[in-house]
Amino acid sequence: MSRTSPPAPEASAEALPRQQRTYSIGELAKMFEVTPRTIRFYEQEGLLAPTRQGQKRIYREKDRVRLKLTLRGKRLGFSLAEIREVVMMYDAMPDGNARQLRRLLEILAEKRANLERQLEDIRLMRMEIDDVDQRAREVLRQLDPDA
Amino acid sequence: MSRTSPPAPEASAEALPRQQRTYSIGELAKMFEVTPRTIRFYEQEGLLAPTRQGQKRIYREKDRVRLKLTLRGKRLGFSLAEIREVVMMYDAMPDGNARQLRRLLEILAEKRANLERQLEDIRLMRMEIDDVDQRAREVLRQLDPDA
DNA sequence: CAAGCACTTTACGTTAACGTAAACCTCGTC
DNA sequence: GACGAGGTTTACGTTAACGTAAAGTGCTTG
Repeated sequence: MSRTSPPAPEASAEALPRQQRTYSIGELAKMFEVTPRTIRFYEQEGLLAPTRQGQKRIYREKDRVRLKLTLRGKRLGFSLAEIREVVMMYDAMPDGNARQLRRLLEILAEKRANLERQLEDIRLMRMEIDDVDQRAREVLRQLDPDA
Repeated sequence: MSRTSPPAPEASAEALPRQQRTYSIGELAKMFEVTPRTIRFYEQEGLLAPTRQGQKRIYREKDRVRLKLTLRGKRLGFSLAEIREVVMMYDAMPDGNARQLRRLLEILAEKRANLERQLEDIRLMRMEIDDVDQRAREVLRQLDPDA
């Protein structure tokens, strides 16, 4: 268990370059405020592919990023299937044939269009919320002028 | 069935002030590209409350707007329960007591915060999509320089 | 070595948001 | 008066995305 020069901060602790760091399922779960079950489920759905150390799952930086992207997608209302579609094609990119790549570009365009519509939806919903907010405050002022 | 002066464009057709227009469930369904079942379901969940003409549901402008807001909420990933929460309080506003109104303001603040996070999510996801898009195009150029 | 974590697999349960099917009205029209 | 187009209720089915429970593995710690 001896290397050569540096104090050898082997596996457990502090300031690893983050590219070599690994995570347990529990760590990731806390980190993103989800349950281990959720993470295993995402693996089962083909969104994550951690390696194993014996029986235990070992997550690398890549897996962490994937999980982050997945959860972000979820917050935006995408289904796991949609998310997988992009993520898998992304991985298949380097050796992807032209058809696959064009298909990927199509999907990306779709997603982008989707996002644009969501932006518009958010804009409108914001206005309505502001409106309701205004009215509510006014009614409150009437009821309770000293506040 | 006779009135007095104007040609009496009674119920069916063209240029009603839109405030008096009514819609059948089928009309609304096509208008928003959902099924009647969905609309009935939303009613059952307390999001719509059309009047009846005999047995048939009659939707007014107000109902149309509600449906629109509901679907917009859905596109943004809100649950029907969340949507109902806001919509119902909005309706209860005029005669709402102060507690209700403050509660409404709280909920609105939550929703707004939610929207802000979504905006950030969209921003990030856009960047990633753009990135993937770039890479895909590059790989394509390598493969197929004459396109 | 027992006890306690953190992890594993397997499997059945649950909730939201509709889909789908059956069986029944009620018009205008051929 | 049969019929087709729309509407209705009732009820069971389906899918996604996990939750929950049971039973086992492996380490390290008093």
